[in-house]
Formats: sequence, C-alpha cells, structure tokens
Amino acid sequence: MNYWLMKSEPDAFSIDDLEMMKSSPWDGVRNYQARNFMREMRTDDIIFFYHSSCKVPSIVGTAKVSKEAYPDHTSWDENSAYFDAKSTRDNPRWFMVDITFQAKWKTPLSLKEMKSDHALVGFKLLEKGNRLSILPLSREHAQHILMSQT
DNA sequence: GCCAACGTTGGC
DNA sequence: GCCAACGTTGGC
Repeated sequence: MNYWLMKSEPDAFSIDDLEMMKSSPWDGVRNYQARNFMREMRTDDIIFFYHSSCKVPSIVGTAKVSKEAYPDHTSWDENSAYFDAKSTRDNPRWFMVDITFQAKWKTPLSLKEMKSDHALVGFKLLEKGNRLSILPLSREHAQHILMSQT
C-alpha cells in the first residue's frame, strides 16, 4: 500500500467532479517523473486529492487507484490538447491511471496548515520550488494527515 | 499579474 | 554533452 498526492486545478477538475463521476481516468500527465510515479501505483493505493492554483490550495479529499497504468490515448488524439506526435499506439510514451472517489473532507487541509505542521517536515509538497503534479508520501506523513481528519 | 523554480528543447 | 532560451507551474 502506497500513498500519493495528485494536484488538480479545481476549475479544470475538482473533487466534486470526481464525486459525481465516481471514477475517472487521470489523463494529460506530460511529465516523466509524474508518469513514472503513476506506473508505480497499485490498485487500492490511497490518493490525496489536492486543489492547486486556487484561492486556498488544499488537500480536499481522498481517492483510490482503481486501475493501474495504461496508455493515455489522448496522447495520440490529434484533436486533444494533450496530443504528442512522439507517442504512438505501438510505443506509447504517456500513461494514466483510473482513480475512484473515496471521500470529500468537511474541512480541507490547507497548504498553509501543512507548512506549519512540524510532523510533515520532509513532505515534498512543502518544499520550495516543487512543481510535480504527482508526489509520493511516506506512510508516516500519510497517516498523520489521515488522523487529522477524524 | 508577478515571478521563482524547474523541465524541455535545440543549436552548437 | 553543454547550456541558453523558452514554456509551464503554482504560490503569493
């Protein structure tokens, strides 16, 4: 069992969207590090859903991995914003996973709160200059965050 | 809207 | 293989 954080701009895709859809592919990742993390994901891994580029950047809920990495077909769709001519059906460059809604938190956990929480020292999200849209969390950090919700 | 930080691209 | 230029991310 591993723990991950996935960022999304709520204007584009929010926790409410995921709740309505129940499950959704996580398409459009075009960064090698983030892609590699997705390929490490296993069914039932826990995902912290993070809203970025918004008024109060926060973890807003959780989801689970419901389908392990498979080719991101938007990469070979010429009409998609995520099209990449270097990715082909025979040799796909980009992958996605499916995630399934688990919970929307009554009280989101803001970036600001996490930064002031000494127990979260070392969490990559809180380190300066981090731009990765998918990050792993240690079991300790994940459990600490989950505890704060109960 | 600004800008620091970072990844990617491409010329050499 | 180096590195300058460029594009993107995302907090503030």
